[in-house]
Amino acid sequence: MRKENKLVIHIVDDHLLFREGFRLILSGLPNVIKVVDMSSGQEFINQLRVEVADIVFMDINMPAMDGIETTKNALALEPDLKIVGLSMYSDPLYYKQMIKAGARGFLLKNSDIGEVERTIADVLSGKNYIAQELAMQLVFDGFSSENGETLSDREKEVLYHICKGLPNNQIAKILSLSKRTVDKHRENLLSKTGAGNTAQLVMYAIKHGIITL
Amino acid sequence: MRKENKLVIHIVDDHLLFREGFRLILSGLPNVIKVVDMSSGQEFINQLRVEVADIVFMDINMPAMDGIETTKNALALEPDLKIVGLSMYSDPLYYKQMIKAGARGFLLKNSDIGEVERTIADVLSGKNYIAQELAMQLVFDGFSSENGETLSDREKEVLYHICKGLPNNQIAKILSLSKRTVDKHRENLLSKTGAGNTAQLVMYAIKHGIITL
DNA sequence: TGTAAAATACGTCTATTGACGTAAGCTGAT
DNA sequence: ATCAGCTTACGTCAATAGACGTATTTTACA
Repeated sequence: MRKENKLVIHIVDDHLLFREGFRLILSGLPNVIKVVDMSSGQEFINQLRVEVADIVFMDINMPAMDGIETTKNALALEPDLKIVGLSMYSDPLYYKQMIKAGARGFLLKNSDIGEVERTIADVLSGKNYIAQELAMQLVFDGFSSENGETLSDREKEVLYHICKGLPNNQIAKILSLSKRTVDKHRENLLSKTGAGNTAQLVMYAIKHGIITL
Repeated sequence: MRKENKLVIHIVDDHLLFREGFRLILSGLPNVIKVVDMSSGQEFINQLRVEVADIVFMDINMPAMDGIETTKNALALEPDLKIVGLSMYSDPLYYKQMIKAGARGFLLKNSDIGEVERTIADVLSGKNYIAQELAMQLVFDGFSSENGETLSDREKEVLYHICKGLPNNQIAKILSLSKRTVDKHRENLLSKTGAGNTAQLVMYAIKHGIITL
């Protein structure tokens, strides 16, 4: 691990105002001796030949090469590079793709400085970090189940057992029903959820929090 | 919302040493005027008739009525009760069930005091909170895919399409394979993953991060 | 109390899945 | 160079799922 009093940080973001402001903030942190900001993924990739930062903050929404692509390309060159994604929005799709690409952390642009410091500390010590707000959202969402409300209790019960992998006749035994009744419930589940088969039904159940992983 | 300088906290845990120690810690926090500790879910449910706490810390592993059951029962009586789950272990099954039961937060027993304070503040102000360690684990796991490594690239590809809900013949077309080959891949997937059918296969894929919700 | 929705149950037919087995061509490692 | 594992492919058969129906009983609500 690098010496903590000589941190070099790179920022990759196409928004001038944010980039410059963030650079000033980071420069003010203890242990940080150098902050370089770049405006595109390509510029960052080129910079890798010159200098490898201890930690990189990368915007996810950028023209040409976005943060996800840039992260993949950068990690292909420097596998141990510690990249933290940045985004204005808390859409799960964003950070999930970023994490899949290999980012060690993810922050929202409205995070406070304390969280930035925490991220730096965690990521440098090998841990992963995502914004508190995002983490909470991820855990507590999915249990709201907006569309899931249209399913009756019995249907949810049947769906639960389907997800467990039980065939209809087994489900029928457990619920003390006719196998044909379970068939019908399953049929109704498919049409209500818009699923075409068991696989899509399971996906639906997970997305809507009807079952717990 | 209650006045913050008069917090009443309840602890429900069957482990005497933890319960007493935690009570002392909580008693030392500013704004806390009363901490009551109970050793069983039933005792807590009875206590509800006498006094409703501002926040309740409840162990999830207890004999007779466990934390999940107790939470459900308590919330049936007092829907606005703010319950925070506690566990020794970070198994996702634990806290997910607890959250599903209606808990507003979840902490590990090795959390530090700062995190406890933060939990109290967040939960009292209507937000949810789960232990940092758990939240990070939840987000970054699934992408590590320990067991998922045993699947070949081709198998993962087939599994991906299965999860999308495509039947084997469609998958065959997409991958330019014989339908019978896809059949075999599917068969091998079932035996490798230990799944008994499509539903369990989809569950496996999600758990191991082979597909992204 | 009347009506709508949900839960129950049965019939029939086809498509798909799942459980056996076999085997050839290819790749990577020892 | 041999061997293990992956990928490809085919055959057969039973079980399950899925798409059409219809219809009675119960429950929830207005």
